[in-house]
Amino acid sequence: MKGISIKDIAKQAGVSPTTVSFVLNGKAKEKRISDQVSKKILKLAAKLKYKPNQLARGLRTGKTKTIGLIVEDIANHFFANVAKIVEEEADKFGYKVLYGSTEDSQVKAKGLLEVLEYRQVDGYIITPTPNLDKEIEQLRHARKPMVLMDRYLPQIPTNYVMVNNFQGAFDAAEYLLKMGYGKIAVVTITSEQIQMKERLNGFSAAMKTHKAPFPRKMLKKIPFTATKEEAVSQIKAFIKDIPGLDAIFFTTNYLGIYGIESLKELGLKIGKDIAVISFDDHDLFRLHTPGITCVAQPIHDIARNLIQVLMNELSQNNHQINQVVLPATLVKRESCTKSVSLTLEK
Amino acid sequence: MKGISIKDIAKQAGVSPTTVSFVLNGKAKEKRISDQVSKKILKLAAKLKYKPNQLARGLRTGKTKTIGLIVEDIANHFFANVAKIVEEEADKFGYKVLYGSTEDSQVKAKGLLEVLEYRQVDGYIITPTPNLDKEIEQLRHARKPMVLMDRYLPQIPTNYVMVNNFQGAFDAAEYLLKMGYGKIAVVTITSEQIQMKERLNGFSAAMKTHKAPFPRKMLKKIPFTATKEEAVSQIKAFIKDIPGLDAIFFTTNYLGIYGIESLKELGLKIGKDIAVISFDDHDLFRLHTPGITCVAQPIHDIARNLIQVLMNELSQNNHQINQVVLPATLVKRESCTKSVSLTLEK
DNA sequence: GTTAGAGGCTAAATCGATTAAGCAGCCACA
DNA sequence: TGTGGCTGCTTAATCGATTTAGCCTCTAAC
Repeated sequence: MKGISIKDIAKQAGVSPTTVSFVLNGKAKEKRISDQVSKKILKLAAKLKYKPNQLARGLRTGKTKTIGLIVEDIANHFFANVAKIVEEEADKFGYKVLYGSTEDSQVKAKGLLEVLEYRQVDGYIITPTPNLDKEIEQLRHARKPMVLMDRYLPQIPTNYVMVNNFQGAFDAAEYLLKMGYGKIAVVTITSEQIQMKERLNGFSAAMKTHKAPFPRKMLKKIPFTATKEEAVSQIKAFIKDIPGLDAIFFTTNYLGIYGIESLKELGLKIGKDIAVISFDDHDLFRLHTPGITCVAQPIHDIARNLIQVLMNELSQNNHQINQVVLPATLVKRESCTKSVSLTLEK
Repeated sequence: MKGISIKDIAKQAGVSPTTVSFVLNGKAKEKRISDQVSKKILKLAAKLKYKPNQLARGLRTGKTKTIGLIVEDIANHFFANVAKIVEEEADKFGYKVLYGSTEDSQVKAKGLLEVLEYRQVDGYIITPTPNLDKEIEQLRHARKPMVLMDRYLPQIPTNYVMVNNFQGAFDAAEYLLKMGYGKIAVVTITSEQIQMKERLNGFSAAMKTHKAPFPRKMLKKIPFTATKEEAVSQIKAFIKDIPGLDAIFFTTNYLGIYGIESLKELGLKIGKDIAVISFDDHDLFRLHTPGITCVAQPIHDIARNLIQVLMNELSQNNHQINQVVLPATLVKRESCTKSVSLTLEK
């Protein structure tokens, strides 16, 4: 019932476990094991379907071939898709993935990091929560292979892979302006998350570049902790409060979804009464009528880069910092088509 | 740099590693270790922040406190949500989760099972693919703790946790009939997946019960391997081919999504020109205008039961089989409101 | 005074792999 | 004859915990 061990092979081949280990680790040449013995061992291993015990190996080598993936919410479209590719890519290098969701809570993140350490994962992919600086700094100090995703901690020089939030938001704003919208509001979350700040900065910068006004009152921050109902009611109040509002930029996908719900409840027609653009793509945005224009993140590229950077760290002692910023793509749909409808109305 | 081991504690406490192990495993009383020594060890362990090395422990005990989760697609709304709760629930028992997606491919599933075995997971949660009977049977034979989800293999008596597919589909069909629809089509996938068959059976049974016709030509099977574009084009062709069609039941969420896209492209108004109902809920269905009526799976309950059944298996030798079938809920939205709109039209 | 039993702890084997160190045997060359 | 070097393997330590078997010491009982 128990698995085949290296000893079983050794016994059957009439050699020592050491020899078996050498051969199976491809060190036959290096360790001067004869071809004869080599072949015999390989054959036996295949015949017995030998699977090395990862625990024993890990105990000895200190490597578990496991990486920890900490996301904000594995049930969220963006993170779930990243997780999927991460798993596939990691598998190519022989790594398995342990995952966990933080819900953006520092306490949960700390708990996850602790458990992952305890399980001796070889490397970490982390979506940091607020106030996680100390823990990240500790990992960095311990020289643990690690790469941050979705956001980074400005005070700590680490590897990270992210979308270009500034550029994505800049493009979104510029696009709205080009499409003829003048009174544009932004709905974001009250959070110190750096990526949200950068999206806001990108937006502001575009407005400034094009000499469009962007007064304080056009910005609404929804608490991260707000329930769906609270968020929708706040968004509705905010929209009603701005006469002549003709476009809204939502800085993340779930805000966009809440926004759609809010506008629906207010009886405003997206694309006609008001333009909508959101960060992150979503099935919902694609299939909504009208389709919702959005700033899409290159999910595949993000996941692939995450693994690449991590594998790079894992395979060498070269502690060069890799900071990858990938371009966002503006996906144009019908939610921002004032000029088109104007044309049609003529 | 290395972690604190049991030896370090032993040395500092002036006792043997054995004693430390006994105390830390709560066997102080049983092994007659004095309170004095016990306390000293516990204090030291806390002070040094001792974390037992799971590899060493696992090697000795044969338990890794890890479970393997095999889903069809971790990026899919249903599986991602189940995965999230599974992770949370497992954590409560001190277990971590390794995951992988099969894409419903037997080859990938076999690969995943192999890797999980290799990593000595203690138990499995498996969404079986077609033709996985042999592998599942092997696991069963090896008395590995295991529970299937989403679907089961009729030939093999195993634990499973599923939604009541028959009842869910039955309710959907009955509801459509009650709402006054007569010409109802079904779009499903060409797959031997038992849950899809049961959904179809439930639907047929309801039609039969209510003496409604359900001829063969009202059923469309889309190949599981079809790309989105292929699926949409097939669904469009199917719909165009049936004059007087007034409602469609999609047997799974992504077919529902493709269906919405197809109808959109055909210029048919959901809820007005045609009713739509889908298995599985989704943000998209909730926020679509009009909202899409669906048969929702009790995701929380499913995940909780999965862990409960698995923990049950893990904690005892009692090999009683647990087969949990949970009720589906019909979530009524505006996509099936013919009678209402008829009322309004009067 | 000897023995039984309990109390309090430890030595050493073990899980299954990796790996540093080393040991024969053989040949070559001085 | 002796030394060095190569070939082809093995011995034994090691990773960090668990666990079996057992060693003292002391008390109590006969």
